[in-house]
Amino acid sequence: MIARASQLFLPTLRDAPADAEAANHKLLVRGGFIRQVTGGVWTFLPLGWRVHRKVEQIIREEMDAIGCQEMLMSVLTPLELWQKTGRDFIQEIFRLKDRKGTDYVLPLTHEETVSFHARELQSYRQLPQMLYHIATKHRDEPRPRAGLIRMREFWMKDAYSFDRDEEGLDKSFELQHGAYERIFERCSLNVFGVQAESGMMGGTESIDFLAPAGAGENTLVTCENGDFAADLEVARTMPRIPVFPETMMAPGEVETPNVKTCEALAEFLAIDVAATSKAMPVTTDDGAVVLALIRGDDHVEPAKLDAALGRPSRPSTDEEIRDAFGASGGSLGPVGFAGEIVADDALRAGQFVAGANRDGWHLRGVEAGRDFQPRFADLRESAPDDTCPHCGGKLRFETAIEVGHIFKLGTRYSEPLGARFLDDDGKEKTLVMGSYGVGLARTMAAVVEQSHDELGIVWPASIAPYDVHIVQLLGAEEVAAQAAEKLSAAGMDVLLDDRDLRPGEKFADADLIGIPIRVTAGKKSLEDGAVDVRARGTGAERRVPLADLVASI
RNA sequence: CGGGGCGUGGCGCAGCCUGGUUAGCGCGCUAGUCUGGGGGACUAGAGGUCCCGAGUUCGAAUCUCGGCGCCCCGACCA
Repeated sequence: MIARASQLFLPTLRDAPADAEAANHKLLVRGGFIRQVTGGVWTFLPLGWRVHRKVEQIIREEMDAIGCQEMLMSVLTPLELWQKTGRDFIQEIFRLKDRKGTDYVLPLTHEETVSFHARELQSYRQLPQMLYHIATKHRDEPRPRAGLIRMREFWMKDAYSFDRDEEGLDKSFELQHGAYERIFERCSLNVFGVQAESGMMGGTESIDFLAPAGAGENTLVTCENGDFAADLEVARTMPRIPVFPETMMAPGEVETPNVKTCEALAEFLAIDVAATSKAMPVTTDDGAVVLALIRGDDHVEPAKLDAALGRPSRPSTDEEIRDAFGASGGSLGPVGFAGEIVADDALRAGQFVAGANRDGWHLRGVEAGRDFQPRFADLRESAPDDTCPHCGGKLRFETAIEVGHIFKLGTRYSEPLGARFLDDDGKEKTLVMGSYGVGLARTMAAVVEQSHDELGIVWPASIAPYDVHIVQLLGAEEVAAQAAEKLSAAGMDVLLDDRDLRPGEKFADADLIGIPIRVTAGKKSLEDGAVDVRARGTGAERRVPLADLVASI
């Protein structure tokens, strides 16, 4: 088909809106792909919607290819369904009432609804099943941000698998995993599938698909040798080995006046900061004060700490610390502390300087197992000078966009919603579920983040709004029309810029919009009965006779 | 929710501190002339609840109070 730019609703802008920071935000707005309606809520203009639909179609094809069946579930959902799974208290849910006062939610995902339907699966003979839909989701985000990266209304593909048992779930999960890799590959998006926290979804295992980008909310940690990738929140990397002072037979007190930080402590005692330990008292939701202990040069990763504790926690107040330790922050330590102690794995071996639980004093030569009895866990935040746990290689930290997330849910939803089936042993069992999500707009935004230059977007051919962009210059209207016809007849979608604008403006718009191939028809090429074909990505241009145009592309 | 910034034609901004003609500039838009392979030139135009409300004042874009919205950092987070 041929779209004439003179008739398109394609409002390109010379300047980006002042409030745009992220590349995807600036370029998609400038290029006339999207417009913001209100915070975190966007309209996809014709060009943007074409890209969105191409992403959608790729996802659809890959889902269909693994036997996942498309359907469409409602947006408006009775709150009652969410009360059954206990997710009705989630802050991010949009709620509303109808005229009779009945409560509804606009779902964040569709586990509840799909499980409601899965109650019609009654026999193991009907399993496994995989269902998906591509629809709008809503989240009352506390802070939408960065263009299409965190929206309050967005399209998601969410798929759900139903199996007899864990083994079946593993297979479904692997099928989806493979499909996800093909989806992002086809979108020319560089992604890393990494182990992740399951967050509010519950369940046992999950894989996050992180696309490195200039803007994003996750931090991706990768090894220079390509054998390690993880989300910072769960990354286990190798800390450097400390320089320990002389080993001591028993802890020895040392007066440390006005020393409040590990850095100051190390300097005062003239030792390696990594040979000190840092006490972080936290109070859990049941009111207990727990001592989290990490190395002096480390930071606590809150997600890891909560996972290790098995319950949420917050930093203890000064009063709680006084009561539990008899000392104040800066002199706290594990020796003599009566409560639960969780120590980072980095403290398993070696002797560290720790707070003495006496203001202004520390203990040298404190050894886990001998001087206090901790439970060990991975608590530390991975640091830039850590090394790869597999090969010792250097690590790279970069911001990334979470474009997809797949979960092994187990019976988290099927149980409360009563989605059961009769197995071949005649026993009634609960369906074992998985759920698999991709954000379409996020994928689009991530592609822009990864593929642009100072002039604009560089779309991969698979999701470009059009296949070819013809720039028609004065005096070459006829050739441009012929070129458009030929390309269209060959099955390509053509954007024909027939607007009465200066050449410079048309070229600038073409660069901004980022269609992979640009064909220029103007007086220069006219003399040769030819057009100029240019690749947006490389800038390489060559003159091609009209007759050879289709073949050359 | 905490911290910071901003709100003036479609976009980018000035004016506000120190209240006072028709609220200005660049880009864009309309008409015309020239021009025509990287955002050209000239001429003439159109387009504004100065975020909203209340107050102070003879007089408010400007000062005061209250509210709303947007952006960034953090908290939060399929």
